Amino acid sequence: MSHFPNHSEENYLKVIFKLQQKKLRKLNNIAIANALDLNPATVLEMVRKLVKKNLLELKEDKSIQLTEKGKKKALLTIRRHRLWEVFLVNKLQYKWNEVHDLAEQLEHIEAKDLTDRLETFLGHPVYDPHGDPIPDKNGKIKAHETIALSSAIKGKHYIVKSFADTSDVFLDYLSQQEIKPGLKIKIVQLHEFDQSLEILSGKKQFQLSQKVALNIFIQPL
Amino acid sequence: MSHFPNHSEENYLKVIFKLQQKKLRKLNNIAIANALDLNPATVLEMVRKLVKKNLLELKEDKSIQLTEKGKKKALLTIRRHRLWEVFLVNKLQYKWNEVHDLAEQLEHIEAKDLTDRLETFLGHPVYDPHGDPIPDKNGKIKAHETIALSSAIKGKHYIVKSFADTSDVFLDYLSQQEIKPGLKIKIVQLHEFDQSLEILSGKKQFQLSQKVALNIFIQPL
DNA sequence: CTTTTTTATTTGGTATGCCAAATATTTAGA
DNA sequence: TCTAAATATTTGGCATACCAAATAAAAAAG
Ligand SMILES: [Mn+2]
Ligand SMILES: [Mn+2]
Ligand SMILES: [Mn+2]
Ligand SMILES: [Mn+2]
Repeated sequence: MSHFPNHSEENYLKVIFKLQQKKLRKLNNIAIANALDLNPATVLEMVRKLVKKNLLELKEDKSIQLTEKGKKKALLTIRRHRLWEVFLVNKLQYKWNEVHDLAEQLEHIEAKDLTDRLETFLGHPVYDPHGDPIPDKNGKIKAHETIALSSAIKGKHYIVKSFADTSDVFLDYLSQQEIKPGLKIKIVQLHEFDQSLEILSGKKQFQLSQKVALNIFIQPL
Repeated sequence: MSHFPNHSEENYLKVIFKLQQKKLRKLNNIAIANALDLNPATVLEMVRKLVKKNLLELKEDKSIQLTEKGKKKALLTIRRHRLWEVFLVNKLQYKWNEVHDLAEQLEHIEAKDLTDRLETFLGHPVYDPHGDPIPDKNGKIKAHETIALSSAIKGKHYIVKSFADTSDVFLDYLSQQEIKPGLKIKIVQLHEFDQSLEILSGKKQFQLSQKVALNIFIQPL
């Protein structure tokens, strides 16, 4: 008997929540399999199990959806993940681009009260170190009014809020470029040819590819 | 592929370490099976695997022993367990008798640096909330010079240091009686008939059975 | 030393979560 | 509409970590 039924299940729910957010027309097994790096046959089995547990449902067009119960569970896992990330950065002095994998482990630890105590200890943070909002204890999350940097307007000023891609490679890249939540930027130039942008932050000017710009969320200043 | 090879293995090593400490003549499968609440056949399989991994060895008389490598691994797991317990009590305000099960989960989380950062954050604690010494980052543990309360002498003063039994039932009992590490006591009376003791702490006097006294470690004051 | 009891070991099974390959089935392109 | 490509499903397997029951071996008791 594997001791951790939570673990796998919670990872599926979380990834399905994140894929749903992206409003793909139809969420299928293959998308989930890619996101979790699993075989579609494996995903099919688990989806069936989660449907039986009333955490997922299949719509008329056979796309996969979270039920209310499933959505709540996903959000509570995301809550744990983000609170642990705050802990790791604010208390243990990890860098914001180092904490994701560790939080992937910590998020599955279950104990009465743990998450709420952690939240209190951390001083009820609203955002995690990557700029993402932390769901409250009921699983309510603040919708976050940001736009992609790729749709920014030349000459305007913005503040970096968060990021679409949470992979190590991307976060390491951002860290190298010293791009992080809270950074104030000005759009200097838009290059139509490759959709790259030139950006000014303080005295430092740099160029970002379209691919990068699509994964950075900003707000007008 | 189960994601957590650590988990089970570390639990075996830890329990074997603790059983070894008790210097039973010969550590066998059944003792381990009882301690972990598993079937002896299961234990046998795992012991073989751990022998193959050079974490355990079988002595001439077939008793089970940790190798140096296994002992170190056990001690590092105990280190993580006890540091997390300190965190839960000192930072998250759990009571000292509530944290063991949670620490059982947290102790298996592996990440470069996590334990040492946690230790630094907690201010390099030497004892956990139950009075047990915390091994250092090399797995060195301070031998802790205590005696069992059951061998205390009438009229003398002692300080409660730690406990042999770490079960919830026992810790809950201690908590109800307000017995915890650091408590100063005087032995008022020893009852020869049932080996129970009468004890004075401040103005409060109470009686403890032999079974309880065997599980409380003290030092002379 | 023989019998009984305890301990160790073997054997055949279970559940979870995973995979690859074969075979539907669906969807979309021509 | 027909067909090719994409997707879903089935099937048979694997690894880990468990168990129960049968048998073998060792230890203790008499
Ligand atoms: Mn993260
Ligand atoms: Mn994050
Ligand atoms: Mn403990
Ligand atoms: Mn402890």
